[in-house]
Amino acid sequence: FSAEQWRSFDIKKQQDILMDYRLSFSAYGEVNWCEALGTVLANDEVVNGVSERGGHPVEKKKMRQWYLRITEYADRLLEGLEKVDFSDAMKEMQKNWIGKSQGAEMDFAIKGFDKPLRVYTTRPDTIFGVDFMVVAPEHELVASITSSEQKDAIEKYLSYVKSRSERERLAEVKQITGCFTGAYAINPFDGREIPIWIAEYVLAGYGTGAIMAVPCGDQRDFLFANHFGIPITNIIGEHFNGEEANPTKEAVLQNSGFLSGLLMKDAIGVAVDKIEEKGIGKRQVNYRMRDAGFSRQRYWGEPFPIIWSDGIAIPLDEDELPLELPHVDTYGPGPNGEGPLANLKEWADLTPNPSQKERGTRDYYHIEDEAGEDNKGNYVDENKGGDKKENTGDKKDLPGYFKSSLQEWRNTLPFAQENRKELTEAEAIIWQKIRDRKIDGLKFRRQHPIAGYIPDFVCLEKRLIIEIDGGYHDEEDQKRFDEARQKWLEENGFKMIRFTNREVKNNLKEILQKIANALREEKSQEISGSGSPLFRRGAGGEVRRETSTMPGYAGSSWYFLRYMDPNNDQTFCDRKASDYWNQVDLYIGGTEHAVGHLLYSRLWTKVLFDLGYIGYDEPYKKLVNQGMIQGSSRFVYRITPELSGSDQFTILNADEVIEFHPIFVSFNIYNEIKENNEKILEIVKKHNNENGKNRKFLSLFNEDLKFKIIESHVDVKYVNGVELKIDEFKTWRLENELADFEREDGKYICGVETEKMSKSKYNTVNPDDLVEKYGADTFRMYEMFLGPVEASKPWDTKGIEGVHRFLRKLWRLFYDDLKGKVWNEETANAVELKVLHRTIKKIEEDTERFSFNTAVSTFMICVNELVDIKCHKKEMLQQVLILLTPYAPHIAEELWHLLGNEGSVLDATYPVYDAKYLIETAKEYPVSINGKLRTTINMSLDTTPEQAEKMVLDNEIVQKWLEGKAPKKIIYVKNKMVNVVI
RNA sequence: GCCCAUGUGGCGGAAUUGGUAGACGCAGCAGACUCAAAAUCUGCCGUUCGCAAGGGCGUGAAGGUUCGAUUCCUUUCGUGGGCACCA
Repeated sequence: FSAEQWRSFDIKKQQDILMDYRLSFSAYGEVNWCEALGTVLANDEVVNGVSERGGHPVEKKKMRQWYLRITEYADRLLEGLEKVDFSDAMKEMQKNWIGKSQGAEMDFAIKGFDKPLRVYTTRPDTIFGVDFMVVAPEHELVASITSSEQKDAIEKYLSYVKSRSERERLAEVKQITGCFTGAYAINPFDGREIPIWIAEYVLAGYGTGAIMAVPCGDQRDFLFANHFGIPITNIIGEHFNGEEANPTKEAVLQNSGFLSGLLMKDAIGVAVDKIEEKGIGKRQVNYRMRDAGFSRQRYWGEPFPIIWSDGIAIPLDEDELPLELPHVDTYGPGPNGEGPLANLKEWADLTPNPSQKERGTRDYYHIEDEAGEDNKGNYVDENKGGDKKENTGDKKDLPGYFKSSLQEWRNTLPFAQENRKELTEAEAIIWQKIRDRKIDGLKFRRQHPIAGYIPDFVCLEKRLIIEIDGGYHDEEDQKRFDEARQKWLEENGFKMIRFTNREVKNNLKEILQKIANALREEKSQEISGSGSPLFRRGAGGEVRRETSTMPGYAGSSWYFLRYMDPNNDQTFCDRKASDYWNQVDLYIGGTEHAVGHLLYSRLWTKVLFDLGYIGYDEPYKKLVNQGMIQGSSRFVYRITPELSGSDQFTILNADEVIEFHPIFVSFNIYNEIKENNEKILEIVKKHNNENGKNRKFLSLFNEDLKFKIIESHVDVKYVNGVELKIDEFKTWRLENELADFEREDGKYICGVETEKMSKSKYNTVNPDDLVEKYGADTFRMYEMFLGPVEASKPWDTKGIEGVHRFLRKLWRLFYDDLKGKVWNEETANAVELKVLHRTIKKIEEDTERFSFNTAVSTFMICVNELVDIKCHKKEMLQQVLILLTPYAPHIAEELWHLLGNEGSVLDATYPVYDAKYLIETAKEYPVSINGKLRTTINMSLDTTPEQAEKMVLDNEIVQKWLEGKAPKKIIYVKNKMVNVVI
């Protein structure tokens, strides 16, 4: 459009256009609606058609949402991966998520139609192998191109597709379905007629929602062609075996017009050039990624600083910020899929009711005119005039039509509220059809007072009033009301449509059409002027706050910047501060954030960079993915009689319940007997003989009884390793109290399985218990000692004793249980300094490469050595303490003080590695013969190859292996090893 | 199906650049101390043949490169994770 046209658009239109370009924008979109959670979920929060949290069903629903236009950054997000230090897996996930593909869009003429069919393909080189077209069932052309013969079939298929929920589509085994439309596309290069089909395997949301199918090159197309008996054109000769498609790009094209004889991968460019030359298509890049949903219908989140005025989103002025999250009494969802904030009517609904204009300053009609109390049209105070209901008697059925004023509007409210309690049949019918924004997303209100007038239904946005003629007003009044009302409505730009009760009941469809038409005719009121949105808010129509809140990543995407300048009240972070601190050097986080948080914060950073607020466009320099700690579940195996109904009880009569006391069998016994009812019975009888608890029960059923063994989770806190702590276990649940246990070697052994840590699996570990028992330092170090940070592994506490022993051993270097203080002020000798500097070196290296498990082991070796050489020197020990501080801060700090140091160990100078303490003059060289280690020889480090050779050959063991022969070759690698080749 | 990891003792794991496989810890075994227990300490601890000395085998499997391979290459199997009617 031209500038002139732009100026002629009303504000609504201008704003709607701008919305298509905004980085954060609002649009109606199909969102993942989860009824159970009462909220919308982002794509990455939906897993296999159910909500990631809770696993509730999710359905597609059209709702107004806010989005971040992340697709606009797709390429830069992809390129940015080159310059960050992320794991390959992480990069791969982000690449997949962005899903960039290069291809071409091209138009196929449809026989007998003007409009072409536009397809997207990554393989334009296969254009001569196109045997059919497939369009998505939702494609806009489907209705128009379907031939009359195929109409029924297509309609049938469409209703089938519609009936299939997202969940079914995903859960069901892939099956080939589709339907021929009866229409044909024309291949622009050879004029072949190509049948056009619809099938659910083509998605409306990707590419153009239509594909050209090449069965010899695409397996899905191949299966489809086979299933429906569509003849297959072979354009790759022997590369296609007729059994399955071959997606190669290396074949030489045949049967392919001007492309024949070309290698497929070369033909791609040639084909696109030709397509562009013919003006029927162009190169096109597609992305799988969609824009990121940015609004949540939840409470906890930043509220949007947005006010909707007559359908236009207006941001709050800066001086109206921050908009703080208001207090709510309930966190339950609001009406119509809105969030909890929508329940706060006062907060959310800013519509001046009636607006200034609607309130007016003049009288329109005054019901009290008759009484002559005030015929000048001035304000009549209800209270002064006495109770209206009493004064006007029969007129109390005619609420409304007071003189306009805010005060009187308020007086009208109770009547409106009263009116809302009852619905006539006709009103009910209409209401069901227009409520909940069912028409064009527009909100209707019922019995909503405007000025002093209460219409049956009103759409404030479109200023449309619907009246259902109840005919209960007396005629004289009715006429006057109508006149006054009409006048008022005209002045205020309202339009009214009326229907009779009978019309509503008999011609509902027609009426709804009329309402829809009326809504569409009505232009939104132009909002005049600029200035504060608070001012503009009064301009008319519905004015509401946005009641959605922002998702977690609104904060998580950039909080690290705030950390750099947390007290700044002018901006989120001064540019000087962010320049100084620069990117996050190291981010330790899980892979579960790969396509969520980590992508969003990269986007956010790029936006801030583009706006010039920060000087870098990637937030994290290096990313380390810590592994997931899994839970180690324990199982017990309970023998239970197989009874109909209850497992544990059998009711004899109303008074007597005979209980079967459970018998638990140990893991290995369970494995032996689980399928063998006789053996189970043996165990049951054995326990019956021992304690007689089940005697009564057994006597009832004799030998016929069938048993089963139920495997169930047992809370890991009742288990020591794999051994059940029977006494404690008995206290867990009531029915366990009298249980018996079939043990092996006197112990009850539990089954073990590794699975996700979860309360329901009773395999969670509360770190508090371990911290209580061993201390935070032990816990911390044990976590590090478990293995590489990046590895996922089951949580198992069985090794924690070792770390605990290490810390106690460390303590004893300083204080002996019996002798008390043992550390001294002596000067360290060379041997001790060697131990220290070897440790400094190793700890530095290990910490640098995040190898915390080996660092812990280095500390253990160091302490073991210090114990061996009985070193208790403060000079040595405090250096070790400083090294240890990041690993075991509490004990380090405490010992640091006990050594008499002032201040915190955190402020101590970090030890500097000095290589001179580690200089060796000789080495015990490993000597291998033909690559196999046979012996070692101690040689000086400055030994020359010639000297080394001689020493090796003189060696007794080497001579034994040589058996008098001369070696073929001797390899001497200085400071490493010697290899003798025979 | 594609992509990325990964595979080493009874267990968690180590071996950083192709150079003594199994560091360190857990568990286990034997012993010391002790009335006893706890705590602590010492020794053993991949597998196999052997009284021993010493040897064979051994890093999922099969090949290859190399004086030498857990490490590099090829093929293959298993496990874990990610992606997917994406044209």
